[in-house]
Amino acid sequence: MLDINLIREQPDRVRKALEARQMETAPVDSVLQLDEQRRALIQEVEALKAERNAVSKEIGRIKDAAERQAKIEAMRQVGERIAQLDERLRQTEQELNDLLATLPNLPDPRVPYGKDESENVVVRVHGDLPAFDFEPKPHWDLGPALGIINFEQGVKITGSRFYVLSGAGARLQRALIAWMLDLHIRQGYTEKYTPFMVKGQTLFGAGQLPKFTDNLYRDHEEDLWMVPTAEVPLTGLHMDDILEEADLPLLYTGYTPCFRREKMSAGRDVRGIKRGHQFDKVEMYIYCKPEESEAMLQKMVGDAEETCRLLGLPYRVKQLCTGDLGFGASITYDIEAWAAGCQEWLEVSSVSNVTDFQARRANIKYRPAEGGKARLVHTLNGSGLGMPRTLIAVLENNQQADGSVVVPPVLHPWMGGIEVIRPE
RNA sequence: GGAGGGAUGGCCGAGCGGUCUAAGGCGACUGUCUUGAAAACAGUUGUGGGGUUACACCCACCGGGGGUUCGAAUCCCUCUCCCUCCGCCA
Repeated sequence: MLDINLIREQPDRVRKALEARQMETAPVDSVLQLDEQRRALIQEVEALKAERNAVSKEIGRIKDAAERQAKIEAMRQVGERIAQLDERLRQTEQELNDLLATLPNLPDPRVPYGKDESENVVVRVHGDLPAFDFEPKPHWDLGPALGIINFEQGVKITGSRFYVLSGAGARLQRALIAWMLDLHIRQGYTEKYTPFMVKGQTLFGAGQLPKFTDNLYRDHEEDLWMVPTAEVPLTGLHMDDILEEADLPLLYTGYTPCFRREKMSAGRDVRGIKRGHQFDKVEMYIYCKPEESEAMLQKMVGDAEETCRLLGLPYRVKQLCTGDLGFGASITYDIEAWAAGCQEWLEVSSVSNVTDFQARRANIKYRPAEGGKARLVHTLNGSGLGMPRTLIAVLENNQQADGSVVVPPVLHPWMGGIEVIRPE
């Protein structure tokens, strides 16, 4: 959510931001109008309330029955007027808030202008693409041949875009998750195990509702929603909190499965396990002071890159342009790992500085050490590496001519002695 | 799932229709005193909104929402959460 004061004082800045995101600017004018209407109503209704409070207090002291009755009658009328105005104010505020909730964060000035994902900028590339003296297979051939990915069973028990991992494949994914959590702990994050279902207010705070309602799964009779990313519960942990400056920054990491309807992307990436309705992810999340969020962004990008390097995955870092920037992000770096089989750079991580956008929605503040008013924190989030895609890259890049896959050494402690995955 | 009890400021806790502008205590902060500290004494001590150049001032908030009333922390309805007991259960 954007600061209403900012929109009021610098509407052109907000309009430019929306234009850069390839969005309409009309909502800004509606916001300004509703804001003005709101303040006019507040002044009118609060003057009446002040009068009613004062007179009601008098009534308690008045002895004369006739005078008392006259005042009560007068205040009854004032009360009716207040009720009318309060209702109009309530409607105006709701309209205003509903509209504000749909406005995205302002892009950082350094974010390159671009109309869509085709104009994202590669900022660096790390590692050489693996060379093969045979034709490397995509994971949708490699996995079933090894007996570690089963598409048919996933479809049988649930439907399209679901799959089952088996044996060493399931274990490899679990190893990746466990290893990543341990790595992030060494990088300074505190592990959190959170609920995988949250209430609507939590999703609103994280910026998922109301905009992404169609992409979420929910319980049909209760206000419980399956998390689309650990970012949601990790944002919710400090909803309505006032943190102490001395406790900042707070660095968290958490593993959750992620559930997404992906209705909008039906038909995209249907081959293999790259895009499903359920996937696992280890997330990094930071709450910090505004002045340190840029440094935290650099740290988090570095931590995600380290994950790729330790796994031996060639990767590139892309800066998203204004047209591709996510709803809550002010600046985002994507990390894409090379997958040799499908010959594709796969987005395995996305690291964003959300500035005060979620903090305002979720009401997360901190008290400066020297005292004074609580200020909004900044929040950042990034994937430690998203699961099926990291698994794809590991499998495809480490395959050998005989169809076996060499397990990256860092994962050995979790593999129970399996250093090479061979057909079963 | 059933029965009962509860939710008040940073914390404890009183208040159950009109000086509540929420008692009292604890904690914290400031000042006086002191070489310093403690003690004592005095004062300050929430959030959000409106308003103002800045003050002043005003409004709202006693778990959430709704209602009754001239007036609600206080009465009514409802929801959520916590506690106790019963049932069921991984």
